[in-house]
Amino acid sequence: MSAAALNAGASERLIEATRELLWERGYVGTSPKAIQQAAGAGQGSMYHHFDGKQDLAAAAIRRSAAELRAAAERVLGGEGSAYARIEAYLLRERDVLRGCPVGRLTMDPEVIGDDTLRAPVDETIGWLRGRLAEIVQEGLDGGEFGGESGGPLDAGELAATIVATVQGGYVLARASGSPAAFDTAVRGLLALLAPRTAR
Amino acid sequence: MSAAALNAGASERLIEATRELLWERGYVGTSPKAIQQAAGAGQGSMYHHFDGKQDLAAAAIRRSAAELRAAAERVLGGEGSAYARIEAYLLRERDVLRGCPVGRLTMDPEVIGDDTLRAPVDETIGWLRGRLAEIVQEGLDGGEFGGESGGPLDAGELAATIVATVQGGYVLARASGSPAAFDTAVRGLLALLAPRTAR
DNA sequence: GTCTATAGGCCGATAGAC
DNA sequence: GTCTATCGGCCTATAGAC
Repeated sequence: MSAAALNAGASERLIEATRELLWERGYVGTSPKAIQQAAGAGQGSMYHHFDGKQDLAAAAIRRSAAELRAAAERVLGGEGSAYARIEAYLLRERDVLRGCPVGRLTMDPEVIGDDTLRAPVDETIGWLRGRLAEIVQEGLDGGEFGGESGGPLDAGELAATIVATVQGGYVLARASGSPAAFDTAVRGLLALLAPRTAR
Repeated sequence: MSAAALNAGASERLIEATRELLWERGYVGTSPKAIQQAAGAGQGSMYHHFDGKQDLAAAAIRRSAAELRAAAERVLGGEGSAYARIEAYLLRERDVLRGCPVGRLTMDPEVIGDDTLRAPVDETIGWLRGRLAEIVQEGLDGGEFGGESGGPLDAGELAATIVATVQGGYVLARASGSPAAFDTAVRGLLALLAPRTAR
C-alpha cells in the first residue's frame, strides 16, 4: 500500500488494498477477509463504507482505470513526433511482471460478466485505443509510418496493435518469468513502425 | 465437454472438465467440487485418479499445451510463403472471446508461483515464439518483410510481437465484449508485416 | 465508525466402507 | 474404482453492541 494510504481513512485504505489485491490475484481470487487484513480494517468497517465485495471492487477498478489513463496521457501528451510519443509510451517504465492492473481483469469471468465491473475496463481500453489512434493518424498524415511506400495503414488498426502488443507483452513476460520478453515484443513493434528513413 | 469425453473413463472426463474450467475461470477460480460436477464424477473418484487439485490441473494444462502446439503447427507447417503462413496463423478460426487456454493462465498467481504448473505454459509460449521466429527468418532471408528497405528487423523480436498481438488481442476483445477488436489488432499487424510489394 | 458474534455454505482433503 | 462421512478452515455477508 502507498505511504499516503497508510495514514488515510479506512475507506481510502480499503480501496488501495483492493486495488493491489485485484491487480495481483484478480476478482475471483480476492476475498473480503484478505482485503480487510491488508487494509488494517475490520469487517464492520468494510461493510459500513461499502455494500460488499462487488461495490468495493468497483471503486477500486474505477480508480485504477483513472490512474492508468493519467499515466498514459502524461507520456502521450508530451513533446515530439508521433513516433517519438508512441515509442515513449511503449518504453516507459512499467512493473512488467505485475502486468496491467486493468487489462488483467478481462480474464476474470466475474468481472466480464458484471456490467458495473466491466464498464470501467472497457472504457479505459477504448480510450487508450482512441488516444493512440489520434497520434498514429498524425504520424500517417506526416508520412511517418510507411508513408513513403503509400501502404494501406489504418490508424485505428495500428492503435489496436499497439495496445495488444503491450497487453500480450505482459503475458510473454509472466510466462517466462522475465520482463525481457515484454521488451522483445515492443522492440519488434517499434522496428515495424520505425520511420522509413530510420531503417 | 467433448462428445468423446462423455463416454470416456472418469480420469479422462476429469481432465477434460478441468481443462474447460481452467480456461474459463483460471486455477484460483476452479474448485474440485466444480470439476467433479462437470465431469460427473464423485470426490472419491477424483482423489483416486489424482493427488489433488494441483495434480489434476497439471495434467489438464499439459494437455491444453499439447493441443495448442498441434493446432499452431497445423497452420504454420503448411504451404506458402512465410508471410502467407503467418497470415494464416493470425487469421485462423479462434473462439476469441474465450481467450487463450494457455496464455490465460499467466495471470493466475498460483500458476505462476508453482513451477509444475508454470513450466508447460512457459514451454508452450517459448516453442511458439521459436517456431514463428524460424518462419519470420525465412521471410527475412527472402526479402519478404521490409527487406527492400534493409531495415534492422529481427526474427526473434517480430515473433514475440506476433505472439503478443494475439495474446493482447484477446484482452481487447474481452474488454469490449466483441471479437472484432481482436481482428482489428491483427489487421494492423498484418499491414505492418505486409510485403513491400503489396503496399 | 468500528467491534464481535453468528450464519449457511463452499474449500480442499482424508478415511474407510463397498 | 467409486461412494459417503467427516474435517478444520475460509467465503461473503448480516446483526447488533459500543
